Amino acid sequence: MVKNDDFDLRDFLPYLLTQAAERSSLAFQRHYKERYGMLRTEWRVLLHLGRYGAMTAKEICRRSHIHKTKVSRAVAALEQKRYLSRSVMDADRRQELLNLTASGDGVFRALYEEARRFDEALTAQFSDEDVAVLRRMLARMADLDQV
Amino acid sequence: MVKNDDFDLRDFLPYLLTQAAERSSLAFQRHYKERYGMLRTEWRVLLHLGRYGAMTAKEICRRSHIHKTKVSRAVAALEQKRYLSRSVMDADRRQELLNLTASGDGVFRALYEEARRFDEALTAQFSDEDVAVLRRMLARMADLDQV
DNA sequence: GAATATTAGTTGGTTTTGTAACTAACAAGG
DNA sequence: CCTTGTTAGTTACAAAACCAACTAATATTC
Repeated sequence: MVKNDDFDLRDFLPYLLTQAAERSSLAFQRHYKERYGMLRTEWRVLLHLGRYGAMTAKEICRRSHIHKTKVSRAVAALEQKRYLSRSVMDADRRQELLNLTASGDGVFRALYEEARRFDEALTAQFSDEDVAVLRRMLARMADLDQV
Repeated sequence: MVKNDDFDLRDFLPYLLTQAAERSSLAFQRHYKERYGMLRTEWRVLLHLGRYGAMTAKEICRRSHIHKTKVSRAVAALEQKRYLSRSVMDADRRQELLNLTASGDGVFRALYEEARRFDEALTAQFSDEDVAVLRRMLARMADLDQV
């Protein structure tokens, strides 16, 4: 049993991040899992399409850091649920432009609103300044700046 | 495509947390995966035993929020690597006290040191105050206070 | 003190993920 | 054009996670 004064493994960032991420993601899962039959990756793909508009699978990978096989499967699942449609691009027929259907967009809008409320509830216990610091640091660590 | 002024899904906390957690955990993985042939759950179990001393699987579950089946399998794997040993407890023979072996403790100490350095590198880009805020908030969200 | 409920930990079957190999379309150089 | 290389996306197989049912020990209740 190690006892180092200035570093406690309970403060180890990957550990703290994992626990906080798992906890919050599991809590939010109830909004999309049963009601819409979606898995986490599907929700994340829907989120990108809903928020940032039609794009290719490749572009979703680049923005979300989700591996292309997971995106491929999520897209297939969302297509089967009729939440999105694909159209092969003329300029490059390897690429498919992914578009939410009206139904998919409706789901996105509902979840978007719930996400907003969820986030609000999660941050309510902290000061606005601290929340701003948190988001900025997480974004930096997640390397989202490049999007 | 929704355009709400005061809430961007890129700032959605479960999303940011997941990305930051995945990124940092994957980066740290290289320290234990190949060199010691451990999976993430095994490293996390080793971490708890090394840092907080002998305890039961149940106690590891409670502290880490890892499901008991994952802990059970990680314990079996660590035992096979001779990193820990079990001893049935007299008071309640359902429970087993898990103890790191000398070898397991050696691995823990090495990884502990690397974790310290990894954390240092990860936080180097931020101010001490901001890092303190980050850790405090993550701990709160991870609900680690109860440990 | 026998029946019932609860708890620690394990196991089995299914789902999900990860990895690598694959197909089909494009690009560039000769 | 026709090899060689690259890229978008899919698929197959293996590894890992999830969930529910299980075993064995202990607690409770009548």
